[in-house]
Amino acid sequence: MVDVKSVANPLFLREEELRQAIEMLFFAYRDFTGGPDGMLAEIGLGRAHHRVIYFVGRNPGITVSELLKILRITKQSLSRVLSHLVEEEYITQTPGERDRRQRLLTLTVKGVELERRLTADQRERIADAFRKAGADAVQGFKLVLHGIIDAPDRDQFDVSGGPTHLPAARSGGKLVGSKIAGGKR
Amino acid sequence: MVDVKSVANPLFLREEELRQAIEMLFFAYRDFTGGPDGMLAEIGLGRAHHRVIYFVGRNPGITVSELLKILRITKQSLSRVLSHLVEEEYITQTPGERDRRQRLLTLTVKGVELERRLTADQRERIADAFRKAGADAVQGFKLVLHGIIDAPDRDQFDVSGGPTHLPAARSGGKLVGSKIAGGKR
DNA sequence: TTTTTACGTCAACCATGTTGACTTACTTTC
DNA sequence: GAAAGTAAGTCAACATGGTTGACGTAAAAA
Repeated sequence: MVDVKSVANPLFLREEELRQAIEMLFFAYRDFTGGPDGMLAEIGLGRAHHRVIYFVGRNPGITVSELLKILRITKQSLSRVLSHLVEEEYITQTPGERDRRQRLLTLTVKGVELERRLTADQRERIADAFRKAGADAVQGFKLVLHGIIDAPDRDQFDVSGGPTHLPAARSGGKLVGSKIAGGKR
Repeated sequence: MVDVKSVANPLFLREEELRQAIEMLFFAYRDFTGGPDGMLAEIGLGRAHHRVIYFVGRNPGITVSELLKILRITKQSLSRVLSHLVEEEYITQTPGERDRRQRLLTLTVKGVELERRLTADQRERIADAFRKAGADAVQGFKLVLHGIIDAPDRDQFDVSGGPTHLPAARSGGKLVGSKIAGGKR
């Protein structure tokens, strides 16, 4: 009974380690979304609104169908949330120039303000965790998360290890936060 | 326009890096839950059932109130899901021995079977990511996730870096996957 | 004996996801 | 120029899983 640790079956170790990861992911995500959820509730919005505001803020001028692909929900589902955000003037819709069927989505000043407040909470949490864990750990964190994400979407993330580089991701006014731009799905 | 990278404002770099982390967490969680969701749908269960089955499997004999604290939902919410799982014989309830008001929850054989199938999918995804990323990255991943989790819950996770040790976490038949055992909340 | 605790239940409501059918406007293709 | 395809929206019905509030029962603790 004493030597369990040293004699332990490596398969069991692995199982234990994987379960630990599963649980950490669960708790981390729960706490990660907890902050914004509170703020949103105060102004009568929900997590779904947050997601829309986030990705529109990240990709100004994004089309509805691009947004749908990122969120992986139906247009009817998005519609409820989006039209509310438009009514409340967090988001504006402008017809596409090249294709006038499109409604390009952009945050209003009010929308940017809210986005900033919501994301600040999450950024702070992540920044604290990064600071405590150190640069190497951050790199490992990204590498593992990268591997967890399904192939089509993970490619958008630079995980090469060097300092994060910038406008590459934004070049040509194309999408960030989604690999839709130029890629078939 | 050329030197943007090297002259870049470190605050902007930081912002970019943090947003990347936010998005990776979003996508990783989405894909991480996608597999089980599919299986569950086939047998008329949802993600909420999965969470209950997972934590009961992880903590055989857990009480209802302990489970509530892990899940952070109301008892009415849990009730719907839990009573369904009891009816369908995934979970059994037995009165506590020391305190007969308690209903101790345990997976049935059928429940264990389902839990195994659901978790296998997630374990595989994580294991693949771990394998691709390497041991150091795994350690960094855990360290950062640890920092993201709120103080009360994060303590249950051993993130010290050595090989995962085992029955410490299970000693005395107390809780795993929650720090409730013996701690005031 | 009284109070507190663990658990359960009924009822109403809300947020957010789904499917399916249909419309409108615009672009693309033959 | 007509036909087909695409972007977006709409209406309706439904499912899941969260919430609050009120109330009940049995057992433990004070």
